[in-house]
Amino acid sequence: MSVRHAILGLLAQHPRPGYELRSAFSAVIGGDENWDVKPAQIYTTLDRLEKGSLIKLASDMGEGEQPDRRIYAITELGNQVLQEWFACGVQPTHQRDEFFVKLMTALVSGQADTNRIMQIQRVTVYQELLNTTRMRDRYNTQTEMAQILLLNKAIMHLEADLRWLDFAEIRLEDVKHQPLPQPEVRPRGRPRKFDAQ
Amino acid sequence: MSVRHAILGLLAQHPRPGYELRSAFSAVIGGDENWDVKPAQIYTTLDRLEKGSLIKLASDMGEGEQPDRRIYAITELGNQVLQEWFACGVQPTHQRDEFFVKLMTALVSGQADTNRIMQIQRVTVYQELLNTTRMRDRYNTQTEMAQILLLNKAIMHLEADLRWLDFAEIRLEDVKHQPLPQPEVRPRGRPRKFDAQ
DNA sequence: GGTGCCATGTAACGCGTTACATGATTAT
DNA sequence: ATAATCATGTAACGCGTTACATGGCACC
Repeated sequence: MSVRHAILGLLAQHPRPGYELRSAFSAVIGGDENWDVKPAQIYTTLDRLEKGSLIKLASDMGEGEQPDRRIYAITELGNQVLQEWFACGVQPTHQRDEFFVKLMTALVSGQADTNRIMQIQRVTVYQELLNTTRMRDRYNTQTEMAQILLLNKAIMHLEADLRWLDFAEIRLEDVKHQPLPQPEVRPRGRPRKFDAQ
Repeated sequence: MSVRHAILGLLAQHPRPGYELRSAFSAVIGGDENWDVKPAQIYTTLDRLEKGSLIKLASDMGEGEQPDRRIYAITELGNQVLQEWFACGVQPTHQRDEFFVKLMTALVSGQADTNRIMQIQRVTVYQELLNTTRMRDRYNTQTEMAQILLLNKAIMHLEADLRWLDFAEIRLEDVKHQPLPQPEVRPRGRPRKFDAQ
């Protein structure tokens, strides 16, 4: 969702070949470690962008460039799309929370101890919080603030996860004592007008 | 990533057809509105699970069931995988933060005003926070605690986003004054042993 | 010349989405 | 009979991943 537009932005600077896009993305956004972009994603995304006429092959490769590198440039349409991206906010995606699904699935299936699951998750999140904090503290405030920003965002979300685990642990008993919602199962065909049960 | 295992959990209760899986998932996890699972995802996931022998078609459809509904049941292997899922923690995925990418892309491409982007995002997040809070407060503490748990998690993350925006706004000036990391561009072929620049 | 290493891809898959097809059953 | 409406799918695509292929160039 974001690589697509990042590529447009980098090509808006100047035309580049695929590999340079990869390293530029890493340099600007990932810092080489905590966010790596696979080459395959770059190339497939380039293909899709080209198919949509957001970018095009720049055949005007300057003095003695290798002809086997495909150098891409942004098009007018691509610039337009890029500007639209900048102009609108990123909708916070009520993200698929895998842990919540696991918790609920354990509850309804009765196949696992929810308290144990909570405990395991707490340890996992706490460990990740430690790792991320350590990683952040290795960066240089004077020259790598971008990386610090990114890691701080991750840290704040991990802290939120921990606080939520506390909250959920208290309320989980309530959930257990509530009736399980029964899935509404409807017969085939057009539904009856009057819901005579 | 999570639908797959949720289906296993639901089939561990008892065999079901695809549509019932969909409604059961919504009833247990989504509450009909804030997380809807598309039918297509259920069916394609069922196909993949069957190909992996985690589930199988239950041909023993009881008294007078329609024969055109494919009723699935979990296999021994499926149960094993489900238990493994329960036993390990969900690794918090240093998730692809689209807003961070947008911010950095705007910086390096010089095509947009970062302060404006920050402001737009703040409004977007704040709006979403209001919506989610209102939605949470419509649920009944006594009978729908699961939904409240889910929405509270979203709320806590949105609050973290807002706090991060405050933090980032202060430090963004630092980032602007730091040198842009230049993407390392390497020539083709085997790298030179001594980095004579 | 041969080997190793890397730039530059291609192929195939998993997960999720939207759009569309089919058939059963009830309302009119 | 015809239309409406839902259950139950199929097809195709976008994004991301891992695994593998190819060919240029430095090194021995």
